[in-house]
Amino acid sequence: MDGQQARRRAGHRREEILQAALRVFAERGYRGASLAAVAERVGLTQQGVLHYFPSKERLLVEVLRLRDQLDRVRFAGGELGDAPPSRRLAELVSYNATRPGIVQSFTVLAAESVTEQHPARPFFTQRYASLRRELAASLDGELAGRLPPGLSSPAAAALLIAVMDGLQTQWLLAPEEVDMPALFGSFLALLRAGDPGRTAGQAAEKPPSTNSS
Amino acid sequence: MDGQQARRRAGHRREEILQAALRVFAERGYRGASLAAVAERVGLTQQGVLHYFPSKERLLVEVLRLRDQLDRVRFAGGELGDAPPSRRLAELVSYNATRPGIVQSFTVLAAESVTEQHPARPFFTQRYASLRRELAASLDGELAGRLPPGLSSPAAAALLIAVMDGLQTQWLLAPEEVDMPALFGSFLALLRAGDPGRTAGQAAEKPPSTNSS
DNA sequence: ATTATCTATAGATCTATAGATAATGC
DNA sequence: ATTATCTATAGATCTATAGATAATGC
Repeated sequence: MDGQQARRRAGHRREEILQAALRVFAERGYRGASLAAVAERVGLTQQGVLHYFPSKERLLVEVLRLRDQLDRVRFAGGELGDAPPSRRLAELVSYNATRPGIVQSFTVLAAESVTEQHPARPFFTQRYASLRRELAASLDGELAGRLPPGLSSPAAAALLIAVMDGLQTQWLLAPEEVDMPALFGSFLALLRAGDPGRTAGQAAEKPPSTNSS
Repeated sequence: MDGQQARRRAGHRREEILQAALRVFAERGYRGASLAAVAERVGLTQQGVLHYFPSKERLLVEVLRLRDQLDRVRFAGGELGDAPPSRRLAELVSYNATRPGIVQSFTVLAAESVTEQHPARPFFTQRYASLRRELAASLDGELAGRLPPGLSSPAAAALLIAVMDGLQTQWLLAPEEVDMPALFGSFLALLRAGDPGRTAGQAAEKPPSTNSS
């Protein structure tokens, strides 16, 4: 055994494996990924990986749990912790535009999870449900009564999440053509358009219309 | 050989296989699907399927081409052929809400296509690019100059597609909770909000401008 | 002849289990 | 003792090729 590896703490090894697995799942999807590919990234054999996680399925579930937790922490905390949710979402989208790997992992796994008997299905079902609920509640706080007429906060929440997800797919396939943060910003502007006290003249200030072919 | 099958025309057999393949890809993704599963649905062996399509990859490509063509025909023609594009899109979303299998196939395959060396990647890259282009042009015709201030037609097109895709994922995971057609309708309403009635350009307040500043 | 299918099979993988071996911690 | 890894291997698959056989169309 090589001394450098021997010195590593068990927790560190697990974390290494989780990170490698996230990358491999992002690149090939869950079903297209192999434990051997994960093992290779951390310099182990496939059986070495199974020493830390009893099955491929469990590895996936733990990867998702970890990432989701890290993302929630990031979204909730930070210097923007007290900013309005729409502001924090915009910040998150901008941040995501700098890390295509992470974005790809969620895009690929979320869509794959709708297939039959996919081990991530319960995770994503619950995740979307709670995201909608929490975001709707946040919007009630931020924009109480100032959403566009006829648009409830749960509807706005579902649309916000849909726009984020949908833009990610387009952006992953054509990053040069699709300006994800600008487009998301345009959508946020639409949500505020019904607000009487909002800054209307400002809307044309910086045309965020940065998409095209 | 069984007489019923013998009577079938070759073109019919191919079409049967394409339809079965679409369903199998929807249920398991491309990488998770097997030719044997496709074959079983049409009462052939796996090698029988390969008689009609030289490889799994080619089968996928032809499935996508067929579906896309059928959908374009449906979107362009029909009794709504001359209705404004936003109206036709709303109609398409309502129709989609009645056929989860088709929706699932595109959701799963589009997301999977962003992974490495996926055979559907060129297809989806081009498809999104031309959808954005064509939809933007349609919007120019329908809403020329009446889009919300600051929102270009290419941006509106990208957002429309994003909303459709994003809602599909949420709907597939929670069809009872997510009213896809209603939510899409709400979004269309937002796009028309900047119209004749409500002119933008009143007072100015604090610009929480999340998109650029 | 050509077309539609089948059986046989090569050659890759893949997950997971069993059990050996070396290192670490009491 | 326990932990970290490895080798060996069972048991499933999976795609694709080769070649046989029967039916169909000239």
